[in-house]
Amino acid sequence: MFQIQDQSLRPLTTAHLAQTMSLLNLSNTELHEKVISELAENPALELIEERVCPLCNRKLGSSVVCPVCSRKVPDEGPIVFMSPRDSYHPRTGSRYEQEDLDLEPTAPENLTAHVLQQLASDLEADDRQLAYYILSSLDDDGFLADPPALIARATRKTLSSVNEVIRLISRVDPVGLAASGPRDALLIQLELMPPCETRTIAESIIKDYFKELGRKEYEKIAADMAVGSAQIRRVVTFIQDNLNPYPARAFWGSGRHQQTADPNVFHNPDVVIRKNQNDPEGPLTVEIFAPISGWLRVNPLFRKAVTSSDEQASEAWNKHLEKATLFVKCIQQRSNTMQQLMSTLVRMQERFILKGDRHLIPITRAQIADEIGVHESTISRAVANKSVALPDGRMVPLSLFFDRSLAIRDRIKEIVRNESKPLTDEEISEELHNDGIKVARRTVAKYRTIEGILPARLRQQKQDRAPLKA
DNA sequence: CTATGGCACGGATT
DNA sequence: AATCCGTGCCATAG
Repeated sequence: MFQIQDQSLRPLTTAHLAQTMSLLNLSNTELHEKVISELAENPALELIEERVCPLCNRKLGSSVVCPVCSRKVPDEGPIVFMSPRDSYHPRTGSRYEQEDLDLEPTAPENLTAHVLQQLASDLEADDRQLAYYILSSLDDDGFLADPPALIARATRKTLSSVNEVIRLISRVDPVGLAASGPRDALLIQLELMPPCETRTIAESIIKDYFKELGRKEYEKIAADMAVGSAQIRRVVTFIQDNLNPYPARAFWGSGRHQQTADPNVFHNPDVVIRKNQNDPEGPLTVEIFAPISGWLRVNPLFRKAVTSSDEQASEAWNKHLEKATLFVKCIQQRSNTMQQLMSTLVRMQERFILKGDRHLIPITRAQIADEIGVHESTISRAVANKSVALPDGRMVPLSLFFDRSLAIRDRIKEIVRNESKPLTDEEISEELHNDGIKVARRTVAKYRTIEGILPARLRQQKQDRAPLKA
């Protein structure tokens, strides 16, 4: 099984340190570009799909001893394995076996692979093919380009089995994929949520007032549905924050923390955390995405050429060689740090990941740094600009794991949700004190605004029970 | 007069 | 050193 050679990891030079730092800061999307450009301009760098035994030419995998001819493979220098799906067990750190799916890491293919992987256990072999056909026929937004009947004819399957597969696809990770349009996608996403008042209202709005929703005609919706306009606004905010009309463009959008980022830009996650497919109660699977798949290493031929050529010519080449070596080491270091970081983080915040915002334990980057024995700025950089897809489908910034107030804000949301009459900030503060959470009134106000909850006076009475719909 | 939001300060975090 | 966060004080809206 592949492992990183620890001795090569410690930063040896200031250059190494500096580059490691700058690489850590990058999200995998950014790193992808970096790697590509580095490969382009440095002839000493090489990306290969498979390592091959130099003696018997058989595939080596990650082993250092050839499984066929049992010869020890000569030391290749720094080499790092990069896979778009680099999953490992957060407790032991040991890696899960990679499935032999072998799909290119380009965006649409990745999505297909991602979905197929989740469906693997639910599908028969030929349904699997059908799923593949459907997935590849989707348009750019991930919606069905052709009506199911057409697909059924093209694949010579029954209409009902086509519909069934579509249903399955739309309910796994990017929820709402393969829907017939944005509206359908939203409805499917809602369907997977626990039933509650908000959900019911949201459903009515999307079903019957989709046009008005797009035009932001909230007053009209409120009047038509005979629901308070404040409530409508709240539900609309909820929809915007938690649902994604274009699931293929990302996993779920999380509007809440996007005030700083451009809300129209969804990026791919750097890390995906999901429950174990076969055993939902089992350990979480953590996948740290690497930008490219394959083995990144210093080209051995190039190395040989440099040492055997004359001094004059090799001067420039040596430089390339050094840079390449450095680069590979830095990438190694980066992935090692990320792995350690996620491992500790997932272990500490397991309850948060599984049970929701309220169980987030406030931790600081410094604590983590201490735990895994690196400088705190390293953690800062590793956390910055990264996003994580959670098992419940939300996509959140990695920094959320260090949010000190998330759990409290979640409590406030619940208190407000369950209040029988609008509570003032003061009262909410007292309520929280009963639970042993001590926060000043002023702070409650701040959290309230962050969560988009209106002040007590503008909050109208909860009219529980069905939000009628004729 | 009460509930809130703005401003600013100090301590913690990065 | 720069930034973020919780809080207190004060002005203001209702």
